[in-house]
Amino acid sequence: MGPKRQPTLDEVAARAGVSRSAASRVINNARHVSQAKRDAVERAVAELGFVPNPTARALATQQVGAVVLALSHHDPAQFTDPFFAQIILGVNAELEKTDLELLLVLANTTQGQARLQRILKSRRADGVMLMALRGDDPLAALADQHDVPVVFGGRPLHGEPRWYVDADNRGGSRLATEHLIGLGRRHIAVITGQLDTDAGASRHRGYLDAMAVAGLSPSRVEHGDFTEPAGAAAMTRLLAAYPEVDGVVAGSDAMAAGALRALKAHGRSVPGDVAVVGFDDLLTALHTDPQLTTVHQPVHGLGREMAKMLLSLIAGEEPHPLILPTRLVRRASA
Amino acid sequence: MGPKRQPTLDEVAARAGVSRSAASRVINNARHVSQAKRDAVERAVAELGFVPNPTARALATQQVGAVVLALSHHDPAQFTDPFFAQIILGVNAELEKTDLELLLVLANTTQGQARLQRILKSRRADGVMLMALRGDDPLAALADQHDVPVVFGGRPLHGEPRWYVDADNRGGSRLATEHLIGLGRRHIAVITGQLDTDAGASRHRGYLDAMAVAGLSPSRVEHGDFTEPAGAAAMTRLLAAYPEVDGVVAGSDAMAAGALRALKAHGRSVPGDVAVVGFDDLLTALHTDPQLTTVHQPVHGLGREMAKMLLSLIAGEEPHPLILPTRLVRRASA
DNA sequence: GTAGGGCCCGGGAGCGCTTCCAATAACCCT
DNA sequence: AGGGTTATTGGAAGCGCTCCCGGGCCCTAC
Repeated sequence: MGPKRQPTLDEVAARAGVSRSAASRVINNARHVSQAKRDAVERAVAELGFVPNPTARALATQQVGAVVLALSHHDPAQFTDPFFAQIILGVNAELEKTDLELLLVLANTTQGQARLQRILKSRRADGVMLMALRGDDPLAALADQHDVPVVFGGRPLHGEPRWYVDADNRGGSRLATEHLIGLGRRHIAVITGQLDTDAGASRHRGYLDAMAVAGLSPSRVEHGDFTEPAGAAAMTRLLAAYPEVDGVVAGSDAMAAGALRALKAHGRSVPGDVAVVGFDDLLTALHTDPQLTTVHQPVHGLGREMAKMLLSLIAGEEPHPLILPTRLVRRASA
Repeated sequence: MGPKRQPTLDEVAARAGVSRSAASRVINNARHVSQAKRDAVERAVAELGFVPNPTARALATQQVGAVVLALSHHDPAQFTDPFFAQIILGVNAELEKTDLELLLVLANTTQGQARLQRILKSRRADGVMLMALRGDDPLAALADQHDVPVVFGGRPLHGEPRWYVDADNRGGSRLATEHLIGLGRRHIAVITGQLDTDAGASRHRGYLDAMAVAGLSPSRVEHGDFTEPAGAAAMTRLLAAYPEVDGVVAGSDAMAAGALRALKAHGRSVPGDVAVVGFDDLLTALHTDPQLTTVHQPVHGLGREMAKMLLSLIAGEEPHPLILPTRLVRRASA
């Protein structure tokens, strides 16, 4: 540990021979300061190594200078998904342009949710980004209860929040399914994520859309939870219950990877016997064998747009909800 | 958005018919308050839904109520590694017991580093956990420059910080290598992480230790950067330069997974032709084919211990550096 | 020549909380 | 009963910053 106390604005003012108000003005480069004083203050700041105390500033301005990113995942294993890392990266990228700090809240436990509530009530942050709600999430009501802007990442299952950023899950999943159909597959099954999740439900719906349009019966559905093991388990069940399956659309890359693993274990070739397509297009989609054909969603962009939207809300603007496009990325698995 | 201003302590005091000092005392459940007043205040708090303003409190007590976790990774892809997620999870688990908030700082860019500096200078946090330094990291000197406790996760390459938590990288890697030797392998190569990283260098050294003890020549070394693609590339180079290779110790699970992929692409069987062992024992080690024999390091525990150490520093104690044990987990790849 | 109007400037009142302190009140012991 | 503790209590002084305001000053326009 090093030096002692940081200098205060008063000390800067004293050294520069001006009033504290004047010093404050040059710090915030406001008007009504002569060039002479401005220089004097700036010199003093440099000499003293002054950095304004954010706490004091926050108290005076009623602006904290921090926003929270709250992640509400189901369980630790899920948090481990690179998806969240990408979101964080995206949010951070946007925040780096400002001087807002990022408060991370893992709101999956009751503990965490209480913490988030407390943060909002006590105005410990200027805004909140809320990601990945479970369907029944009590957090969903949060936006209305406090005088703090809240941006949702993905939509809660019920009710449409005032501000959110989402990916076109339904459209993307439809694209994926249509691709399999175009490949001549006729026994196409789906492995869903949690259906009490908007992403899970919407992707499932996209699959149904495409099947209906093609006049195919939505052959078979197995449920997972977006994770690799769940994908493998679902695929195994699928193989047993519906051996003629020749196409699988999975609700996430991780589940698709699991499906690939199960298929290999059962001696089915991909895409020869069964074509599979994932959803997300995370880096891991490149590391499977064969490489995954998947629906790309701009995860990093999702994070960025959430941050942007929150920033504009904080600035007092009135942004519109945003749905980011998804697109099919053709690789080897389908 | 909902209700207006939060009530202040003065309003609580007024409603309870006591002085602000008294109210403050019961909020912080300090002594010297009669039971009667205590009850009155508590009732008022409940009725008004009062939550103390952390900013004001911070200003008065000179304690921010937040700590930062700074991650200094090389590039975005690296941050995506579940390793970091586990660290965050561990840190969070420990922090949940307190009412400290978690500030996340991605300190890989110059931007991020400057931000971290600013946070320290302006005392925007009560402590810092600093993770994953590159060897030359300017952040390493941070601990001495500010009057804020700093705990390192992993050691910087040069100099030993006063407080750190690390895993027994060298010992673990030695274990891994010895395992291959015990299996009868004699042409054992190593795929290292960045050597300008303590983890990278130490794991390399552990390999050299074991080889030396066994009287084997450290046949071949290829360098990677801890990521999957780097592992695949290194393995490919290895195969070309050293075709008789029959064992590989990789500096991370991700690189081991990459190696597996490359081996398969070149038609080598695992562990038949080549046995490979990873390092980390993240969930992904279970999802490779074959499942990865690897060195387990308690990543979640690493996060927890960092947080614990920081907490105890903040409490004014004098904790000791900590090196967490690693152990070999035998699975299918070796 | 003087009434405005702009620009500078410093004083001072907060922001919402903690905490020191001096003043009272309650209690103990011999 | 009296001296000495020990508990309460509210007043008031900050913590370090922002920002409103009123007072000077100088310049322009009539």
